[in-house]
Amino acid sequence: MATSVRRGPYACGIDAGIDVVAGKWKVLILWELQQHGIRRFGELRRGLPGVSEKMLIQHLREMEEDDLIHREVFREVPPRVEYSLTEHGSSLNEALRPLGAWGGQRRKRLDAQGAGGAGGVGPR
Amino acid sequence: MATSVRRGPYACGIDAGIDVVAGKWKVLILWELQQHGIRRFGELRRGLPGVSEKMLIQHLREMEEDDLIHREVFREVPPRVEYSLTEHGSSLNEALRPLGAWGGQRRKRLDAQGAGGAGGVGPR
DNA sequence: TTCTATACTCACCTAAAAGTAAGTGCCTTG
DNA sequence: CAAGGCACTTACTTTTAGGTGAGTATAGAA
Repeated sequence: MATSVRRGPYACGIDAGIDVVAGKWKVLILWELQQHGIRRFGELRRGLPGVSEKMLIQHLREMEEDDLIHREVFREVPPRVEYSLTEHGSSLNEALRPLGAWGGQRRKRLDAQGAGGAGGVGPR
Repeated sequence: MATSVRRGPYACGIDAGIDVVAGKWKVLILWELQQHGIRRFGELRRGLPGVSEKMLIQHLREMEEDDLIHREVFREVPPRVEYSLTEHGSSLNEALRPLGAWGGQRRKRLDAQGAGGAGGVGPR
């Protein structure tokens, strides 16, 4: 049960794509690794304000299993573990770009609405 | 609390994009509407095997609020309600395409692995 | 008259995701 | 010698998403 497929049978590709990034912090992890190339566990934790160690490691393990990220352990003391994107992780990031752009547009729309619109929410 | 923003503050665009399609059936609804242009509630329900009426309508309402879909009510008996994509819904669908393609590749990889690999899971 | 279909709404329940907090082994720093 | 940082692990609780099944008004079909 440890190895292999996990999740779906999928109805279609989008399904499979979304499934792999479902998880509160996964796209942020992807982004963080894309930006920095290589990050240690503690760096990731500090780079994702609000994430708990449990969730971070859980997501990292799932992403490793999905072959999105690479995990390299250095047998030193204090321990050092470095995470980086695999080829698939990198291409996933590329594939997410249009969605990110769309989301950016949406954010702008919402901001404009919130700022000039029927007051109430205020900008954040 | 009824109207306006819902969800986030978002860390970035991808966040906002994913948030809007988070929900078990949302991309499938998007897809169904893209394929057919216009669909009635019951047609959608039948087109999405396994969806419950509650979830379907809940997702439809959220997507309407997010301005992804348009809802048109015909005051007839029996009631008729037609759903279609808005411009934003349509562009979202476009933005999801690369992710869908990526997911398709992944599916193929998993299938190949499952079929030829170190036996155990078998094809689904 | 009863049954079916339409597009829902409502109350309740389960299961999965996420959060909290404590503990682990080991070495460096003060 | 105590404290702290590293990368985790474990047990437990809370929150949220999703599922189930019933009820609603109306009209046409059987």
